[in-house]
Parts: sequence; C-alpha cells; structure tokens
Amino acid sequence: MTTQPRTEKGQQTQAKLLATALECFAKDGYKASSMRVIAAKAGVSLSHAYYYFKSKEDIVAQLLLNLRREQYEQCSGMLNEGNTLEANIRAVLDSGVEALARYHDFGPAFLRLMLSRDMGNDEISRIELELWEEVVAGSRPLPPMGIRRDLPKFLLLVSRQIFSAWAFDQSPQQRRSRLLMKNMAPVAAKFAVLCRLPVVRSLFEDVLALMDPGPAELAAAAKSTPAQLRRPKAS
Amino acid sequence: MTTQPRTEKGQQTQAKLLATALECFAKDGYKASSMRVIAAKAGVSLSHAYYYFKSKEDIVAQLLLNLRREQYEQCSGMLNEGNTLEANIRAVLDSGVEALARYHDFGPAFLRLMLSRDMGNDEISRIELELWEEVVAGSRPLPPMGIRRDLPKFLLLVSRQIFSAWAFDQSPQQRRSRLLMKNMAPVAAKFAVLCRLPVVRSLFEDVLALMDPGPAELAAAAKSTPAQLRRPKAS
DNA sequence: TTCCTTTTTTGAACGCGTTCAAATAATTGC
DNA sequence: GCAATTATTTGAACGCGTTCAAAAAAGGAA
Repeated sequence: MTTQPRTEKGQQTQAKLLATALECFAKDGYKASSMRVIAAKAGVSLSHAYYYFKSKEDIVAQLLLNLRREQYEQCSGMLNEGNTLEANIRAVLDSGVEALARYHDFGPAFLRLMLSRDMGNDEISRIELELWEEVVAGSRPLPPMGIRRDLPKFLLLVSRQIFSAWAFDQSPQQRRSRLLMKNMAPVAAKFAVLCRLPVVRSLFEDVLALMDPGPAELAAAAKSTPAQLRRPKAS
Repeated sequence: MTTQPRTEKGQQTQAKLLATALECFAKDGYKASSMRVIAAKAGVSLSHAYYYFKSKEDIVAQLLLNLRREQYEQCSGMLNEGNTLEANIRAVLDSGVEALARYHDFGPAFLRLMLSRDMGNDEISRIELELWEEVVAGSRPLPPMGIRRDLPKFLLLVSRQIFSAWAFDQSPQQRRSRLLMKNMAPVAAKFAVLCRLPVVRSLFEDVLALMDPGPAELAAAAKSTPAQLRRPKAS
C-alpha cells in the first residue's frame, strides 16, 4: 500500500481493489490474476490500481499478511491449554500450512517477500514471532530457563526453513514438506529439552548468534574490507 | 538447453549465444540483460534464442553451472592438504561467495533454480555435494566415524541456508551474510566434534532424516490423506 | 537435377508488469 | 461565486519473456 487514500471514496476504491484481488487470487491463482484482470473486475483502470498499490507484489504482501492474521487468530487460543511444546509447535506448523495451502502457487512470491527485508514484511514477521512466543510460553512443562527467551526466535528460524521447502515443493499435495513439518516438531522439542546439557546449549547459542550478530561484530566486519577480489578470469 | 543442435553451424550458434549471454550478464546484470539484447549482440533474432534455450532461466542455469564448475576447480586442490575441517569448510564457503559475488543481483534467480527440482540443477547439486565430500574426506583429524558418511549432505544443507541468506542480503557488499559464513565454519566444525556424544549425534541423525525421509515413510504419508481441508471461510 | 524431409531462422504478435503525462473530480481559500 | 490547489482516474505507451506459423537453408534419396 503505497498511497494512503485521503478521501473517503479513495478508501472505498482501495478496499474494493484489494478485496477483488484477493478474490481473484483465491479463484484463479497467481499467474492468471493479472493486474489487468484485477483492475477490470474492480471496475477501475489498470493504471489506477498502481495509484494505490505500487506493485503486484505489494498486493501479494497484503494477502500474506491477511493469511497470517487469520492463522494467528485461529490458533492463538489453542496454545494456552498446557499442551507439550511438541504439540504446540505442531499446531502452529499445521495451521500455517493449512492457511497457505490454497495459495501454494504463490510460494516463490511469498518466499521472496519474507526473505527480502525491504517491504512491509515487518508486520508479518512480528505476527509470526508472536505466535512462536505463545508456543513457548504456553507449553507445559516449560522449556529450560536458559533458552526460554530465545527459543521463539529459533523456532521462527526453523519454520522459515520449512516454509522455504514448502514453497518449492512439487510433490502432490506438498506431501514431502508436510511430512517434514510433522517430523520437525518432535525433533525441535527434543532439542529444546537437550538444551539443558551445556554442550547442546552452547550449540543453540552459537546458531542464534549466527543469525543476528551483535552490533559490535557487524561493525567490525564493516571495517575489515577483505578486498581480495578475484583476478579477472581469462575466460 | 532444450534443443540439441544437430548440425555444426547449430552448435556454433548455440555456443555463441551462450557466450554472449554470460558476457552480458557479467557486464550489465540480470535485469538489463534482456533476451532481446542478448540475441541482438549474438547476431541472431530474438525468437531464435528460444530455439536453443527454452527460457531465460535456462541460460541462468548454465551460468550458475559454470560458476560452480569454476569454484570446484579452484578449491578442489586445496582440500587435500590436511587442514582442519573448519578450515576446509571456510575455504569452500569463501570460494563460493567469491565466485558468485559479481552476480549478486542474480541471487533470487539462482535461489529459485537451486530450490526447485525441475530443471537441470541435478548437475549443480552433484558438484556441490562432491565439494562437501572432499571437504570431509580431506580434513585432519577426520570427523567421527559415525557421521563421516552423512556429514557432506549435512554441510550441503547448511550451505544452502547460507546461500539463501546471501541471495537476499541487501547490506553493502553482502556484509551480513559474509559474516554469517565466517562464523558458520567454526560452529559446524564444533558440531561435528560434538557428534561423538550420543545426544548430539542423535540430533544430527534426526535432522538428516528430516531432509530426506526414507521411501517407506514417504509412501506412508502418501496413503494417509489428512483430508481435513478447511471449511471455506466466511470471507 | 528434382523432390521431400528435417533443421535453422525469422517477423509478428500476445499478455504481462510498470510508468507517465494529462484529464477529471473534489477540496480548499478568498 | 471563482480560482488554485490537491486528490483521483485514465489512456497510451514501453520493454519484457514467451509463442507460433511460416520462410529459408541444408541434406538426402530418386
């Protein structure tokens, strides 16, 4: 959403455009829902769609955001009933794939959105992280004290990995990545328990440190320009 | 490469087309190197380019394959000199990012190629796996016996994760993902050593089993159609 | 050579995402 | 009221990846 409508009619038009787009997406899939089709079905000109949405990807971002919100509402309640960590992880993974299943051919577009850091994906990331926080906080028994704080971030990481497998999964019904999800939950739970042991625990911390390095380290890396660019190959 | 040229002139034309494409890619980047430009610079018509390459992505696949081959030749020799596992991992990761650095704006296209299973990326995967096998086989001391066989596959997995971070890394010089690479090597090496402990070892095996499930398990998953498709939401 | 089949090459078109200058409508200040 | 400013809407165009029918060239059998 690039341009905020400043009049009431504008709001309506934008809303209608978005609603139409989501409808088309659900019915005809990603490729078939061209900007021309969406604009036509919404009763506005093609170029007008670009007045409110700066790109097609921008609309897709809204779709993904909607789906995540749906998912959040759907399974937020189920995470506080004293289930095991494994069950909670499973619930979130399942609801995630369930919400997105109809849009599997959006996979690559979704992935691009989530992995690139430039669009309105902050909100999406926030929702996802919040979910994983509820997964951890609502599980009984609670995971080891030392990792309780960072476990959600770790689970977010893991779930992204799974999501990326799902996005490109060509097996019928995405069977492969669904199986991956099913097996991932117990492994992650087991890992959390094992984090009581210092050896495993330090691995956990290492991995997390990899994913977002402290600002000090980043700054240090900024200074040392390795500068050993390759000699131009003879070709 | 969709159509194999059947005459000698055809071979030449295809080769010229490919060479021109790689040249354009190196000089002008992904977006600027349109099929029209490539065809024009190669001295053939636009549609003729599609006679030999079924898509632009097809040419990009060739580029990636070339880069991987280059990387393989460059660092294959360095892996047999009795360095530590960590040093070997670092060498491969470094040479990888070095080979691809010029083509960073191909990142998303590359990623798509490597993650989707439908094109000629078998060859690319094969080369990568071979490299990781040399990393393991050439390191001193050798990693624990029990994981020696599967460690290469695990390292391939890890490297893909890093690659995906690199592909979307918007920081100047891809500083963030380069730092990630630098820190990943010691963690992976440490992990390999810790695999002597049964706890850690079983984690290793769990993760690997996740990534390619045995055929039995896949077949089982195929039968049980969960079939709890969502009730159509009220919109 | 001539005819026929196969391979190579082309021009024209399609629909796509996106941009832009210009037209229309709404709002505001006087 | 009217003019000036701002918000909305449009049509036409651009370059892109891709497709297709058909022309041109090459090769082989008679």
